[in-house]
Amino acid sequence: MDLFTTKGYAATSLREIAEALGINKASLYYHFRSKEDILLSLFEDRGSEAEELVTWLQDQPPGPGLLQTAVMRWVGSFSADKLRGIRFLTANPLVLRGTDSAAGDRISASLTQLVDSLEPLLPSRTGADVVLLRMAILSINAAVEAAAGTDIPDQDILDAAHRAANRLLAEIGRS
Amino acid sequence: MDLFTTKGYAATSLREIAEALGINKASLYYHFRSKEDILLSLFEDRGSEAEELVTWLQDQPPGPGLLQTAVMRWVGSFSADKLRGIRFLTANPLVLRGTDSAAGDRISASLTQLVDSLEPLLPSRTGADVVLLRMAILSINAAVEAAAGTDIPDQDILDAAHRAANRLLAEIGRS
DNA sequence: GTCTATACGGTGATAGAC
DNA sequence: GTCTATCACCGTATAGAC
Repeated sequence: MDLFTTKGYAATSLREIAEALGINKASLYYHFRSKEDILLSLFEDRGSEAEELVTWLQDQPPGPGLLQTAVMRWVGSFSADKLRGIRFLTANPLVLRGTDSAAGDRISASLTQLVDSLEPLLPSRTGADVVLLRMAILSINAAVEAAAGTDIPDQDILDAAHRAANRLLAEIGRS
Repeated sequence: MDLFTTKGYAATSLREIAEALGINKASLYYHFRSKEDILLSLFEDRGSEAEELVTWLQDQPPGPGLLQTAVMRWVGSFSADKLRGIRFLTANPLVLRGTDSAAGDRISASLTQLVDSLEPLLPSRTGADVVLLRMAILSINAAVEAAAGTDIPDQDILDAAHRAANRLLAEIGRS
């Protein structure tokens, strides 16, 4: 994942991966069936958080503060150890869409489903408000990208993402 | 640029580019010396806005509102026709760093210089505040990414970015 | 300016010995 | 499980005719 994040998935060859592991290139094919299989194995157990939030959301009574609660619950579900996955995704934004494999679609689909569940809760639903909502949801990604290249600690990045999400939510509907 | 944005730079072959242009693959080498040359030609005249803002900034008298003014000036300098470049950059975040060519470095370097000029204006300068500042500067990018896959008009995306930048600036120092 | 033809290297992937 | 050897393929890039 480190190689995919720093060099990009397409630009990382199996030779480099094998080299980093100290084994031969052909030995990779004993553990994985293809290069894409290596990629998907890194995200096997991911994508469940969004689905859980969606089901949680369906059990909640609709109210004025539900949107804020749900988004902050989502943003708050990220801990420092999950930033590695975020960093990979921001470095390879197109790669999951190109897999057309089950695991690849699951992550993007679950996030789409989350957005679809939250958009109806918007008071106004203008174009800009929809963007602001999505920005709030993706504030973790934006914070990671903003801090790329610096040596800012992960906890500060998470703090900034939380505060940004709060502010963006407060801006919704104020056009 | 459309091909590089939708498929990714590395995943786009010269054959596809030639096909889209209706010419032969080899004919490309009459107009460009290499694939990287095609990429850099798309950004020949870019990167100057950030430099202009930095020089403008140096002539301004320091004051409490200078940070906000400068960031909003930066965010406001983006019009709808510049979003194509932003979309390319968000789809290919690693590609400019890998060129080690003059034009490639110039864009990222100018943005780094902008950040370096603005950070000293921060009141507190904690880790989270630095991230928030950088998020405000990159709010255009974040808005474009948030709206990816939707049919939201460019003007709404720009509106959301402006409002987001304002909110993020207001959050700085409030830890 | 555009074409055909080709060189050359690296890629993902396979076969089979150990 | 790991290796050597090899494969077909596709990538960028070049040579040279028209």
